[in-house]
Amino acid sequence: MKDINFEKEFHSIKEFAEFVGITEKTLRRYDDEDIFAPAKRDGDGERNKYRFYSPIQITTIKMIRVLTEIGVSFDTIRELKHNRTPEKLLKLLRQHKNQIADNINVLQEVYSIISTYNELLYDAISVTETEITVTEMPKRNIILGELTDFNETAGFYREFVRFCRTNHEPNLNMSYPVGGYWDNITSFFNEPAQPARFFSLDPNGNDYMPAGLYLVGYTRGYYGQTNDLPKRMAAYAKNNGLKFEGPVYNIYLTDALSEIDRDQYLLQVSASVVETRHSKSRHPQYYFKK
Amino acid sequence: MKDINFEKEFHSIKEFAEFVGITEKTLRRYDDEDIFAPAKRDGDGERNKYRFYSPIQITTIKMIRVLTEIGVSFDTIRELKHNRTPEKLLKLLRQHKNQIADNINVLQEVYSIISTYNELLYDAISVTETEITVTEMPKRNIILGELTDFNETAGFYREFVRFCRTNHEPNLNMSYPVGGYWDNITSFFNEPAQPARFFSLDPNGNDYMPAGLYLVGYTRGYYGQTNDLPKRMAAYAKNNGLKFEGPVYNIYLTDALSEIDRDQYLLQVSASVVETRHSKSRHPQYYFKK
DNA sequence: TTGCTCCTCACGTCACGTGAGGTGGC
DNA sequence: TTGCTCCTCACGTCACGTGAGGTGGC
Repeated sequence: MKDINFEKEFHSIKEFAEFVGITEKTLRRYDDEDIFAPAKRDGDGERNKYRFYSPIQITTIKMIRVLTEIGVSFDTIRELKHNRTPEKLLKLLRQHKNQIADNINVLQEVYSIISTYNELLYDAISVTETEITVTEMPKRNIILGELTDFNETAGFYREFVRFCRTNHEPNLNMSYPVGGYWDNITSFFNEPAQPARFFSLDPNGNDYMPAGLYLVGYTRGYYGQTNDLPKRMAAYAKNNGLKFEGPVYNIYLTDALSEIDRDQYLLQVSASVVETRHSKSRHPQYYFKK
Repeated sequence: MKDINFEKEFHSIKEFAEFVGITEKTLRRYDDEDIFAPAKRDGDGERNKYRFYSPIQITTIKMIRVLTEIGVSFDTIRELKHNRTPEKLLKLLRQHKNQIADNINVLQEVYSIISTYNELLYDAISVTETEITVTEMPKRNIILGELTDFNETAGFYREFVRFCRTNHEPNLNMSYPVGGYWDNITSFFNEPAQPARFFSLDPNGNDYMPAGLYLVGYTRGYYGQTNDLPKRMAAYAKNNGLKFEGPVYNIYLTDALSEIDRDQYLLQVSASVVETRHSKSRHPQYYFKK
């Protein structure tokens, strides 16, 4: 980076571009598009019609960049330039102030969605699938749907769509992962493909997975397929003096998003358990995650 | 909005588009671009090759929307789709998580810039130009530049550019408005076009305009032009038993940004004052803002 | 036949970026 | 002449949107 010549009152396009952090191309386009012209321009035949910018123009170009950054069109900026008054600029800024606040909220929501998927995917990568674990889990906010009604005519999707379409408080944001909920382990063992409710892992939800001890198991397969997981969970609980008590949640850690083979989707089942008085000494696999 | 037919396992493109909040056009393009295909498609000659989507696809399309929203290209999404693994999706999400955090910060900065200009413009609109007022002002954070050095060869711009180029803590964000600073009223009266320092109205600054009583006056003209403002300020102070004590700040409430006629740029000068023991009863124009 | 949904295909838009080929003044 | 900066002009790109004209099945 060469030192700027402080004696000059004007900057070449290259100097000014570097000064304000904009490409030369963009400055030329702004000139062509009649939204920001150089302070001075060489005449015809003279030094190839060079553009010269004044340092004082930095305020204007910076505001134009703020405006373009928040999505104000060239047309609007051009109109403003030709007809500018403090009132007009104030009105434009006020309008977009609210819009920026909205954008910030959207980005924060996207950040939260990505964080949620990050956790799921991290689990999916770290899991030893055949292992059953017992974990002390913190309270986790969710949105819990209404009771499902799988009668003879109702396919799985009818109830899933009903969950998606029902009004929830807060509004269901389907960008968060959705899972199945059962009131107790017996319902899950009986109908592992028909949750009593659906739930969304939305951290803004007013319902929650209660904190406590959960028995967590995994299996792979297409939606609704549980293989020998119920058997393995039951055996593990019996061998380790644990009693199923409370709800069961399942969630697909991988599905069409990250797994090509649909028979390899990774299902995680978390069942609430309590230790019985007659608990044996702790099994080696029995541990507490932080 | 028609009720969806819950008996169907598939949705038409129109239903699905409305279901997930995306236009039909966009869904077709995603299909054409090979980044998201319908679950089922009519054969040739049969119902015009209609596309049908499954409710379960909502998870995937929602994630694709999250990805496009954070600026992931179609190429990247296509690559992910053809070669997807939990690791790859996790990596992509992690990369963009930081980027989103950066975007949020940028937007918050833009919001702050707009708020600052809003205040200035609001003042500019409400001002009675010939009126001098006395105002109790709160402390206001700014970035204060080094001492200027206007020797015989140095034009105004040389010192202005030096202010812009000097490293400040925090970094000078030229999107905030810049004004002039004088240590006392005498310096301002003597050299109203040559501030002792420049300052930026950056609320992240570590320096500040001290809280206290300020005499505030306005005048119109091109940069450096103060007209009779010094005289009016001096007269007002004398008549109202006020003594100038402390720094003077000037700032252009309107300039090339919002004013077409450069001889009408609106200059605001705020000079720190104290009441003297011999203050007369308060002048009608003498009041406290909020 | 009429109306309906959905289809393809070509073209427009917006705010950029790229890259070829040329000019004036040291 | 050489090298330098800057010039114009035509075209590419990306993720959309629009709108004309057509088809299958009620």
